[in-house]
Amino acid sequence: MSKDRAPTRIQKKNRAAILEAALNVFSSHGFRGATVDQIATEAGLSKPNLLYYFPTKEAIHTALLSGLLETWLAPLHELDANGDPMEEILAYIRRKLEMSRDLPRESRLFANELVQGAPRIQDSLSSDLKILVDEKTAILVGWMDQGKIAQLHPYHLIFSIWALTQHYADFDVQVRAILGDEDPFEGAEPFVDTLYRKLLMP
Amino acid sequence: MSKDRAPTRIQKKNRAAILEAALNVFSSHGFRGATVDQIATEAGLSKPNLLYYFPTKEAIHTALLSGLLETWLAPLHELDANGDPMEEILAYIRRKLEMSRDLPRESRLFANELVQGAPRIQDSLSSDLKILVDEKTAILVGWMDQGKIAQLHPYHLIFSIWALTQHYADFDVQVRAILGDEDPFEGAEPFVDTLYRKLLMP
DNA sequence: GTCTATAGCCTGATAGAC
DNA sequence: GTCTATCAGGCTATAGAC
Repeated sequence: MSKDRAPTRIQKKNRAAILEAALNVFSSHGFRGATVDQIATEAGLSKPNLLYYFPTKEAIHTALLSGLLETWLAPLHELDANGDPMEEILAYIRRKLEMSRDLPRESRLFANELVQGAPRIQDSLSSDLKILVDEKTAILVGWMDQGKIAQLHPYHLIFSIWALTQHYADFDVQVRAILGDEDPFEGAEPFVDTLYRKLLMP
Repeated sequence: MSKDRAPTRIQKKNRAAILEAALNVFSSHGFRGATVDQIATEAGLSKPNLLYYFPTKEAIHTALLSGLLETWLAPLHELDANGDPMEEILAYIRRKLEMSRDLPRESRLFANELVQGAPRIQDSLSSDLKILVDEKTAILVGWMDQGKIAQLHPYHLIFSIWALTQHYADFDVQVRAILGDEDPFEGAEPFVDTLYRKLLMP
């Protein structure tokens, strides 16, 4: 019977290298388009050696997604019912936009999965995500009822924030084809700020 | 030497069936994730027979994308410099939202391609799309200078419209996981209408 | 024009030496 | 723990009968 030992330094390093490589490959080709060989090469390992750390291709994908889900939902988690309504929402939007700028591969990983029908994370959507969104939209509706922000459909308000902020990471190529040399986020930040100030003003 | 004859009825029907099947498969698995076998089966043909109509998998993909690009850009083409500014923009947004509702597979086909770095349509982006967008943003800037609509970054205004409307097709699974039984477009239409009225009001 | 058969390659995953 | 060698199966594409 094998004991579950604490991972050695080398194991930690290799696992991290695999997940880093997998993020690159899965985010730019999707699950079916990604190959184990490509991930192994990018991680600096042989294919069998990679499969010593993760038994299957799906196991790598699952580990990657579940490890990132928390990070991905953190900005919404921070939305505070006791803060100033307008500033809380604008700060949330700013955090989402920063994630698009700083973690575009993570955004595209989720985008790939969602566009293709989310076969591997549908459960997380209807449980974890749904619960979090319901908790936070309740706060939004409270602020609307108190007249602190404009009356809007709370779910569509959330969708609009996701759509607008993630667009810059997910469709980066298109954005850059239009903008040319201009930095996308330099213009995006004041634009979305203005947009939501006008939209949310009661 | 073979003559280029007009396609027979059966050839027309098969080509159409292949492109219809390819739309289903490419839009839900991406280029690399799609297989010729799957497309052939869905089109009711054998694999070699499919490859008689299109020489390669890439040829199917190219034919599909270039055939749809016109449809995809039509709503923006219709934006009329001589119309009422606010109504023209709102009508454009409505057309884009209708396309998300009525042609979600087409939206996801482009989304898949863009998320994965647009290796097969990058040229169209920097030529056709860029030219069209520049032509139409010139109209928007004209309206801004005349004080007919609010002063905004014209490119980011366009991005916001794309992001908001296409979100409902591309991330359909996520939207439905949150909304439950509620029809996405019933709430989306008044929401985006309100949003852009507030945003564009001078 | 459409089929069966198959070439030739790449895939995910495994066996076994070290 | 890491390697070489290799499996079975799926992949794109082609050859050749009908």
